[in-house]
Amino acid sequence: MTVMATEISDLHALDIWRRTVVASVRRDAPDLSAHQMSLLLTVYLTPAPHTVRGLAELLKVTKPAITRAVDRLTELGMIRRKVDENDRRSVLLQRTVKGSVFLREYGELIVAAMGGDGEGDASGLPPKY
Amino acid sequence: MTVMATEISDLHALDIWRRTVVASVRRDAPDLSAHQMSLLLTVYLTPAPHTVRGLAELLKVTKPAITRAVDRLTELGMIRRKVDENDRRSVLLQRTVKGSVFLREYGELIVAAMGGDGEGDASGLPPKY
DNA sequence: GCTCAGTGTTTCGATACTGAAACAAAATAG
DNA sequence: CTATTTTGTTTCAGTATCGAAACACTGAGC
Repeated sequence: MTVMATEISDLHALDIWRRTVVASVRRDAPDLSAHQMSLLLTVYLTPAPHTVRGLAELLKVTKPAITRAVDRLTELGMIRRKVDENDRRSVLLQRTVKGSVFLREYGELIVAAMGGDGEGDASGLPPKY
Repeated sequence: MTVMATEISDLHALDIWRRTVVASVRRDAPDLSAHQMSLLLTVYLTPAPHTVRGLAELLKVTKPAITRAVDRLTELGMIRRKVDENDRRSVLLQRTVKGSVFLREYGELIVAAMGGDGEGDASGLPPKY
């Protein structure tokens, strides 16, 4: 019983994920990799400051990988570099308006995928998240 | 009121997304792009048959892009090609054990990100968003 | 047989990403 | 004031991906 409920929940969660990602791709949103997306979300949703080294440790990837992800996200205008004035070796990663808009819309896609059709819930019950 | 509730929900959804993607990256899972992930999820969670042309239309991308995503996912063992015997021009995309395992684990990551700490706020860290 | 349309793949030229190692710049130690 | 350490970037060789166009193959019409 518990197992079955868990499996249903897993599939349900995956299907929400599918609807969100498919909607994002169809919208012609930038084709971000998991690495890039995890970096972007971390910068926007966890407390500053965010340094290259800190992110490399958090995500368990190499520093050059972070540098390149930041390069790409900077090109897309979704993130910004700023030298730390207290320690000019460090680079702080900051949010931008464009990145905020992108993530806000992404969040809306997720919420739409949770509440939208495709799921049983035609009755209008609260969208559980 | 409705607007505020929606925004909180958006951020909450995004944070679940963040925890899931970060956990996946830290696990050293394949760094799939949004295109690849949408293709994989569609094959596994929507009714067969799945053809290159059908997926290209669904995702609004070109056919070569689908071919290459299938190439990559085939290398990873997460998907399989099979010629349609009824119309040998078509290639049907099928699931594999490895892909099933990967997506099952991914679903578990999502569920863990929904129920895990950070949300229930048992830790006492400030919600800050 | 002989075309013509549909499906998926390959080629082409260009850009992006990887880890390891070397690198430059800034802070710290002595 | 010279080492040493720390931080982030760049180089290197190799691989991955992209869109557009050309390609091969199958099926259908005649």
